[in-house]
Amino acid sequence: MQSRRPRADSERNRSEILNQAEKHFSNHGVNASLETVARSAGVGSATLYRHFPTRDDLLAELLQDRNTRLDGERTRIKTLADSGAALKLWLAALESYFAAFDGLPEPLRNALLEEQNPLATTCYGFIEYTDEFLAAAQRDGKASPSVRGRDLFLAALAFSWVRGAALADDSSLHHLHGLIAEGYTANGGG
Amino acid sequence: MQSRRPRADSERNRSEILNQAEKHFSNHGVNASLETVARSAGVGSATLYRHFPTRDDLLAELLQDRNTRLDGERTRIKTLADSGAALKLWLAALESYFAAFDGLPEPLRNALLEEQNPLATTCYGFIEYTDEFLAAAQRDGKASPSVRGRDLFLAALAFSWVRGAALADDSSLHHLHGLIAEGYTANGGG
Amino acid sequence: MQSRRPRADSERNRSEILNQAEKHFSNHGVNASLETVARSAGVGSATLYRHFPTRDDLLAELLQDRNTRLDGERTRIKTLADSGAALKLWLAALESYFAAFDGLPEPLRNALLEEQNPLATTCYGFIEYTDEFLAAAQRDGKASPSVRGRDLFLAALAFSWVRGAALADDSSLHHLHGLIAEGYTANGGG
Amino acid sequence: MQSRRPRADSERNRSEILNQAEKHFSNHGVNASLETVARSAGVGSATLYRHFPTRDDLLAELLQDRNTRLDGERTRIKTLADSGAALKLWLAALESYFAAFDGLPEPLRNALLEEQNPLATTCYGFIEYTDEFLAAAQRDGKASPSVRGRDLFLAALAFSWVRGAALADDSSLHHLHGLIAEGYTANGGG
DNA sequence: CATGAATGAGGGTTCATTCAT
DNA sequence: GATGAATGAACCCTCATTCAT
Repeated sequence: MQSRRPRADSERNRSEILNQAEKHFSNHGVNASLETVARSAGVGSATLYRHFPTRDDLLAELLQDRNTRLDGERTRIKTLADSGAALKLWLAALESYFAAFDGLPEPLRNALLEEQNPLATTCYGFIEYTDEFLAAAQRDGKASPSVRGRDLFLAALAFSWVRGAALADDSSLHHLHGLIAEGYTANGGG
Repeated sequence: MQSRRPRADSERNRSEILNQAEKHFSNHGVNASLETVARSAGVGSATLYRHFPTRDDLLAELLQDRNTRLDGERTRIKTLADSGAALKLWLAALESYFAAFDGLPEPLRNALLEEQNPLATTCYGFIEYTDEFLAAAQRDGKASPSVRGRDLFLAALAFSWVRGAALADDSSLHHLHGLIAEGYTANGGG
Repeated sequence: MQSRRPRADSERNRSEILNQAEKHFSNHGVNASLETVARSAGVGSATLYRHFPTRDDLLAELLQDRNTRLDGERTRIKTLADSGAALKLWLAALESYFAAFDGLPEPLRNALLEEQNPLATTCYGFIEYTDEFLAAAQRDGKASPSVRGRDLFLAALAFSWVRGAALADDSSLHHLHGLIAEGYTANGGG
Repeated sequence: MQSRRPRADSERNRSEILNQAEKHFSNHGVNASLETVARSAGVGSATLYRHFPTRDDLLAELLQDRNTRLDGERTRIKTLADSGAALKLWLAALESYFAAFDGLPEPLRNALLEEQNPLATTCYGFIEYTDEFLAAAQRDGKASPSVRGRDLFLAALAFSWVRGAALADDSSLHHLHGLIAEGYTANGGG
């Protein structure tokens, strides 16, 4: 009975925090000041902290919508006949997901180190999906059998991270994608 | 014409700062507290500041020794007859350079964004060297002609960065290296 | 609607900061080290900073009590029949206010340059009051009609400032007071 | 014999320091950074320090030229028949001297506290001169006999100090001058 | 005698996290 | 539960003065 009333307040605060976090993270990257987020949401810092004990909790929540969207995309990609193209599209979708906020690759990478990290399950899910696409491609001879989903996932994450560099302009990214797709020795003799 | 003397005092402090920085950066990564470094070197923070106005200045200095060593290695690798193997070895050397301190890839990546960054020239030098090894390999048909040195450099940097993740154990790194070397589609059909 | 509670913690710290600031400013002038103030109040510098972002904010707060006292005195002086004597007493009261801390005239003078300075309104209030006393004296022919409140205020401030000099012993101050006093009464009766 | 050679260097340094100090003090007031002065003079900070152990020593040297000029003016003023006008002109000359650098009144005031201060003798000289002008005016009934030179000097200094304030615009200064002027002439004829 | 560097203290500021209410 | 403030560490920076050479 008691737990009914405060919900309204709490929910309002929570969603306002999320709104502001989305805005600040978009504008200043994932390391935006949480205190500023709290202030612009009109709540105390401790309130933010109660809702989201760690920055990653907040981040995980912010990514929920994107997770859903990515999942939709995944479903669409799965319908493709060409498993090689599907894998490529999936990896591209992953990278565009990683680009949601400046600096996002960092906490995602770190999440893999901590069992309890709220972002970890998300990452593991992605790896699984990558494995599925990869397996299909391998079945069709579109991917080398020695490659693993986690490798492609990490490569995508790493390339997303490196995009921050000046040199990593679109052309660089394009080349990097080419690298993992075809390797640098591939057509060497051709 | 200026005083040639190395000002023993200054040199002593400078090298003690470097000693301590080396230690702290090794133990706690490149983001170790500079104040702690100064304290353990027995100097005030202002002294550290005078010698190394920014963390990257300090870092650049710390890397000097390693630069020299890497250069030695580069010379040795250059003597190899197999240009493909040479390229591979050079990339491996680069990665082991990037692993000098936890978190080193981050400032190196950022340095590419800032003209004035003391780490930038180092990076550009590495890219040039990579280009040299790559060119040789391409001449010998050991590398695809579409690949550029900067791409391989960035890939190496990115993979060094991702090594921080639990999943990126040696086996993962090994696979990632395989990826850029041969690509995931390379022998897929083979 | 907001939390009415004075947050005992905060109040305690705040008042302890004020206590210590009062002490240190009294002993070492208005430029006493704020860090020392914080330390002797048993709080971190960040806490002091939160309460009083600038030295002038702290100063303004310290002067509040004195403002109140000065206001009481003003009320008493206002009851005097002799408007000339009243003006003289008010100016004396002002000067003794300015002598609260060594170096106080400096920030007060500077405050007049900055709109946002927390000490500015205090000063402007004083000028207004001076105008009131002056107007009365002028009505009674006890002060020259060409004189303005701000002039007397600035003269009082300037003389308080100069008191810091060795030569400005009581006899000097006495003479300086005579200077402006005789000055503004000069044509008063004419 | 030995003391002949180094003079050239020393003198060059000294005069370059003075040049730069003049510039910096003019632009940023008497509290301009001495280190910056030294740097722009192309000498080490210790060299500046050797030539001018304290800021006031440097200041005193910078004021030498102005002292000479002021003395010339004094001589001219002395030729005036009207001793009252002469006193007024002398005080005006003093104030324009005090305005040489932003913040100059402060060290001048402080100099009166310290026997050894290099600015002290200058100040005492000014007081003496003021006394001379004042005595003449008093003899001619143009100034009250109770006023002393030091008082007028301190008043001029104080008003120069207060000019820094926004309120102390030209009109204010004019009024302040009126204050003391009318003040010391008030009973002049009595 | 000149020098560049060291020094030590302070200033202002930011922030993630934890307490007291 | 929500809050505002406290905390403590760190950072970057500046300066006047003194030391080692």
